[in-house]
This record gives sequence, structure tokens and C-alpha cells, in this order.
Amino acid sequence: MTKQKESDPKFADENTSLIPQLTLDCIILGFHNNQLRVLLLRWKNTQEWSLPGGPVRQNESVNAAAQRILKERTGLDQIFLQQFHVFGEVERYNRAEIQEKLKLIFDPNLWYERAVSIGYYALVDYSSVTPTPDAYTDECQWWDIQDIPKLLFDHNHIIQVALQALRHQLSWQPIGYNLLPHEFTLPELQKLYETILDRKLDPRNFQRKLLGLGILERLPTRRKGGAHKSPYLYRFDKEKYEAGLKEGNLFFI
Amino acid sequence: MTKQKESDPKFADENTSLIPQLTLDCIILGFHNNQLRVLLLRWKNTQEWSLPGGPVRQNESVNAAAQRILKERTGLDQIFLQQFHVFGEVERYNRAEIQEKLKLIFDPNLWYERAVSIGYYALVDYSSVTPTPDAYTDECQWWDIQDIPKLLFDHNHIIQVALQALRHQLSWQPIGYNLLPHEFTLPELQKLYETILDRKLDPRNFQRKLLGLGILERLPTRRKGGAHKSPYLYRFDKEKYEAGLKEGNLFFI
DNA sequence: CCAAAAGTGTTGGCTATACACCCATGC
DNA sequence: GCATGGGTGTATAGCCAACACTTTTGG
Repeated sequence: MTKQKESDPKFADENTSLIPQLTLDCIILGFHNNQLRVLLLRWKNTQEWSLPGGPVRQNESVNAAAQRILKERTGLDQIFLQQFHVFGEVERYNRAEIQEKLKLIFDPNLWYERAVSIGYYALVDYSSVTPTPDAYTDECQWWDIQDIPKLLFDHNHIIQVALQALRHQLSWQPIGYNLLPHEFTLPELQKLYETILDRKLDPRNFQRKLLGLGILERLPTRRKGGAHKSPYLYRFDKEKYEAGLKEGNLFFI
Repeated sequence: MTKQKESDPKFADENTSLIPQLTLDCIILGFHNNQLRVLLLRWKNTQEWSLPGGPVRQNESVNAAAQRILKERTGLDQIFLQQFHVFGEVERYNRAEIQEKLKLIFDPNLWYERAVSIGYYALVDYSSVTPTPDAYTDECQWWDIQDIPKLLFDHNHIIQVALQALRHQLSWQPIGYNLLPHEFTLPELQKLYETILDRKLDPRNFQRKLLGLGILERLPTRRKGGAHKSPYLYRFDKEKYEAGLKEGNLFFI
């Protein structure tokens, strides 16, 4: 029940033969204008949106497949990627409904009756992404996490599960390191945390806590431009941050 | 590269047709004599051990497949089961080595070149398990987690990843609820935590912490038998424990 | 000069940790 | 009676949460 075009025998060769009935779905998250945003695809000749994803090839690992999909949709390599859940229900969506919504492009022979999907979320620097649609879609675009429309398949559900996993990881993974540009201000980092956690944080406590981890480096420059006091710029000190992660003594918020 | 006997066409029907190249591996954990133990299977006519596992049928969810395997190997229903990782490398083990080790029973036609495996761990009450081998194995037996032999496939690695996931969940999931009998003593619970975390805990602090959660109920009886003061018996107060879990304010150790 | 946002310290309560002795039981 | 393990309290330090005012900047 998920696209399998490349597994059609006429497409099969060593490079493109696929593991049947196994797919990936990728929740690609960025942060822009103090909003968490997710990359969605619009299917050809429809107004139907879904998550990026795709099959796993016979000659690549599941993680490599996720990296490949990410690279294709964003142009980025070396993305922070996290497997978070396997969606293995027998009926993950209503086949008739999908057939109706995708009637212009739906060929029953190219769809599995059932597919198991491995969910990954990816954290990327919004500003360095070049959103790119795939062979089935016309458009690839960022959506604010609050404004996501009704998606195809069980993709709204998958996003909810991804956000839960992200919140959970927020306390022991350096989310900000992956979602922000190299240089950022503490108010920006705080907004990111507030957005993911969906609650306000106290700026004094936040700064004390984050700076206390010893993984942030204050730069000599400040960010100019707002009609207000200019904030300091920071960057993650990669070595200290990785050392802290290894010892497992980084606890955020 | 994993058994697929049931997917051989002559076995296929609606009940047994399988999702190809997708398997489960189950780390079934129990606690006995102050030791964490894991259930392993010995392959027919060999001295080779591996984890219980198997394929997913076309008409069952992945979680249901895990429950089914658990039921078959332990006799238990309604087990605490947790998906923890997908093992999706292309070469998860050395095919020649497996062929040699299982030469008496290895039929290349019945094995996939490659399979992706979903790892589950299960926490069970040791004393209520009836270990039962499957069609490929002669013996099903508990092994102390410290004494596990070299296993087939990548199963030693899978166990290590499962234990990491378990340690991580220990801080926000009520592990003891699933691994101990209904009635247990606080020293037993403490030993369980010490075993999983692999460090000593202070008994005074442990008791204050656990009893402070308000999810344990002290029974009027004590456990007799040791050459020493008889300890109190406790049981989990299921309602309070589930209420606490929902509110997310249970933090263990 | 005003509006908007950034930067900064102190306190009180709570939680985690460290630490040692007496008690009950079976042999 | 003795060896074994169980049960219990207190003191300290560190952490977290609550709280408001001053500074800088652009317009």
C-alpha cells in the first residue's frame, strides 16, 4: 500500500531492487521565525500532502536509505537522524480513501497491500536546506508544525509520535546543535526549547543552565538589527559538547 | 539470511504468508536469584544459541507478531514489550560462518540474503515462564546476562543495545512492575535496579525514593526463610502507578 | 524619548547524597 | 550467640524555581 515503482521487475537491477513492504518516513524538522517547521511533499496533480519517505534498497542499510532520502529532499549530507519508531499496523490507512485522493496517479499494481514503515526524524539547519520534490510529487515545502494540514496515510499520527520522541530526547540530546545555524543567540536557543516543549522558560534560569554546561562559546560579536539591545552570539564548542555527551552528563532543561 | 521456511510457497496461505526480509528479535528478560536473565534458544543438533524471534505475518501487526512470539516461547500473554531499535545493516553477520555452524540444518533456499530485524525487549516474571523451543531449536533456556555465550548472527550486539535502552527507560518506566512477581521485598527491588544499572545503591535513599513515589503498598505479611530479619512484602498499587505514569511524574533513581 | 527585547543575582525550598547503628531470624 | 541481612534518620550540599529591574538599540 505504498509506492513500489522501483520494485516493479522492469526497474529492478542491483542498484534499485528494493526490500519489499518496508518503507521509511522522514520527519525533517527545521526552525525558522521562532517556529518549528516540517518538510512536506505535495503529490503530483493533487492538493494532497505527505511526509518524505521511500523504500530501502537491497544493497543499502536502513540508515543509509534514510540519509539518501534526506539528501535528496534537502541537499544536505551528514544530517542528525534518529530512528524513533516502527509503524507496523496491518491497516495504517484506508486504501479506498488513498485511491480516491490519488486517483490521477494511483496504479494499484505499483502499491503494496501493506507496508511497515520505519520512522526517522531529522534535525536540520533551516537556512541551508533546498527543498526538492521527488518523482511522485510536485512540490516540497516547509510547514509550521501548528498548521499542518490533513496528510495522506497515517502521517499526521507519525508526526505526533516523532514530536513526543523529540521532546523526550530534548533532555539528554543537544537538539539545538542540529537545528540552529552555527552562530545563534541565547534568546533564539530559548525560543527553540520553548517551541519544542510548548511552554515558557525563565530566561535567567535558562541562561544559567545552558551556560553552566560549558559547551557554549560566546563570540565577540553581537547580532545587530533589532530595535533593542543587541544579543550576544554563541556557538557550540563541538569538542566539549561531544565529550559531555560521552560522559552522559549533559542534561538540558 | 534469516529463516523463512513458512514463506516457502508450499507453506503459504492466508494465515502464514509472511512479510519478506523482515524479522523480529526478542530479548526476553527475567530476574532470578538477583540476576538478570535472558531467554535463549539452542538450534537443533548444534550447540549454537540465539535469541527468540521470527517473521511477521501478512495479517498481523508487528507488535502482534512480537506478542505471538513471546507467547510461544514463554506461555505468557499481555507481556510488557518495548520496541527499541531496528537493525538494518546490509551485512548483519557472516553468511559463511552461519552456514558452517548450522550445516546440519541450513538450507540456503530457505534463507534470505538479507533481513531487517526489529528489536523488542520484554520484561517478564521469571517464575511464571515456561521456556519452550520453536521448530528450529531443541532447547529454550534462561542464561545469566553475564554468562551469555557467543551467539549466532548479531545477537550479542542486539542484547547490548537492548540493555542500553532498558537502562535508559529505567529512569521513567516502572521496570520492577514487570520483572518481579506481584509480591516482592524492597531489597529484591533494589537488587534489580542495581543489576540493571550495574552499580550499588544506598538502601536508605532507595527506600525513601521508591516509597516516596506512593505507588508501593506494604503488605501485612513479611517474607520468612532467611537467617536474618524478615523483610516486608510490597506490591505495586496499579492504579496509583498508572496515574503517576500518565502524569509523567514518576522518576526512578 | 519611547518601545522592544536582552542581560543579569538572590533567595528559599526541595532533592540527592553521604553516612552507621540496631534489630530480627535461623542455625 | 553469632552471622547474615533488613530496617531506619539526619545533616549537608547542590540544584531548581521563582522573582524585577536596568541596559541597549532603532525609530
